[in-house]
Amino acid sequence: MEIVWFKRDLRIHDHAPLATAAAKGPVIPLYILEPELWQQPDMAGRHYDFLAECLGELDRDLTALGQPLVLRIGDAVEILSTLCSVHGVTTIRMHQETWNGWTYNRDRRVRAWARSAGIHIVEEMQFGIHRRMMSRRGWAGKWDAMMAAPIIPAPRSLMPVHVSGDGWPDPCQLGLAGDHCPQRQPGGRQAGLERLSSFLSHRGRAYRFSMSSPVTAPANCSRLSPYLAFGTLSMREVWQAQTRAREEVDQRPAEARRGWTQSLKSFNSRLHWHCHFMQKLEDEPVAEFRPFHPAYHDFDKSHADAGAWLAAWQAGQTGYPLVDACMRHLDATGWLTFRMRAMVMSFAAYHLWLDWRGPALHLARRFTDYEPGIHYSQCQMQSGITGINTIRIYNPIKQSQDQDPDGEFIRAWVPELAAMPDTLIHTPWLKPSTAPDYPPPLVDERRARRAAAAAMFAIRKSGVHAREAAAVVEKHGSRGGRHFVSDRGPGRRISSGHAARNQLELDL
DNA sequence: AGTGCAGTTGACTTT
DNA sequence: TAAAGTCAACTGCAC
Repeated sequence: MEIVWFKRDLRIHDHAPLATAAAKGPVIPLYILEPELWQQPDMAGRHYDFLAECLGELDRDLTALGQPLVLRIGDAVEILSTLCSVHGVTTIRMHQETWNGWTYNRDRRVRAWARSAGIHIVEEMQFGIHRRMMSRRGWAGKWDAMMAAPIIPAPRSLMPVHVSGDGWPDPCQLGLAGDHCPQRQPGGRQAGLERLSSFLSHRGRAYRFSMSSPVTAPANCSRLSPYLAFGTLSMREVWQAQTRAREEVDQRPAEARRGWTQSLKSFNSRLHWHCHFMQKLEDEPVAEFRPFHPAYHDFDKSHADAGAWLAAWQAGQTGYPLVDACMRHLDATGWLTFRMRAMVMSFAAYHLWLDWRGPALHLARRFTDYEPGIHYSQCQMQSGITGINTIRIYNPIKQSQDQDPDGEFIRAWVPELAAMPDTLIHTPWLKPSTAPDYPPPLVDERRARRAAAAAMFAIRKSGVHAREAAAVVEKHGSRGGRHFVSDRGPGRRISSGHAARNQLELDL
């Protein structure tokens, strides 16, 4: 008898550990609900609720095979050692996990225990993430091969093992505060499959040019991120579905192809980047807590207003309509499109001059699709502390005019501004009497951005910065850039200048 | 028909 | 995956 430990791979399809164990004999399909994990500052009730839905469906799928999911609550080492001794298990199978610092340390404890107890642990790759990798050279090719490998079918049946499980606890027993997210995406595999299918059959056509605006993104983006984060869909099955769709699109006459070619290419590049960023955290787990670049390890941004401004930003009360609309939309839906995530993080890090960790943790708790490898790389990048990329300070007024020209998204999420005329919707402070309930801006956009830019570029000019950047690039920079497709329109393609080319190739 | 000029565009630099 | 600033070339138009 073997244990298959489900972590962030909550599916029976394309699941190598389950398939291998089932082929050998009886299996204990185990999920360990770890109370200590749920007390970490990046965890929230919406993750828990989504997880519960995923586990419910996984349990139904496993039950249909003959053996329900065994849920246990407690410390992983204690639970695994008890199960191993009571049921004579000597092999535990699982997927490799590249997640937060807490799970990283838990896995080290589990491995140490397994070594001392003579238990065999077998971990399989699932995102093309390599352990103990010394250089990125050759990474993309191996990733392609991994994604092109055949899907592993679900086992036909499982032998019943009669192992008892614990009941599903109420989130407050784990110390989780209620987290009402009324428009959260539903968890599970079925919901993910539906989105995959509708994206590749019709929603994806406009993806390339409508992914950035918060008005069009919710419908035209794939919305697969939470299903990939919890593993109810495998990256490989999404990649292969996307490849099939591209092959089919290529056969169409020009008119029926319109939009699809570029959109699917763009989507593919994002699947690639998903894993690229996860690999970064695998290579440098401390990046969750500390800037990639040493010049920022002791970067002190503290100021008298920081606490109040962080609270205002979190609450969607900054006085910048698009920023506030995004923060409130995020509270209610658990999702924001990529460009808006970048904008709200940039606004917190530059205009409000907040240390990156506070905003990063808040966003981690709000994103249903929170994936640490992507999250911390992105938060660091948008805060300008990776040392590799240029400083990118988004202008919340310009983004508002560009991405929500009619104020449609703003009016939907900031009702205080619903009656604001079009001419003032992006800059309501110019006539505050029109919206008495809406706060004045926390900072002056132009002044705050200029101060932040001056401070950031002063650090970049220092000697420490230049010396260390090369080492960060060698370890983390992506090579070739062939997978990158910009989300910007064709008329504004990135120039072929030297700096821009480096930007593509070295993007963190 | 050439000139002056305001406004635009694009490449490049700076923050 | 930013935005603003600079500068030179270009455009359309009035004279």
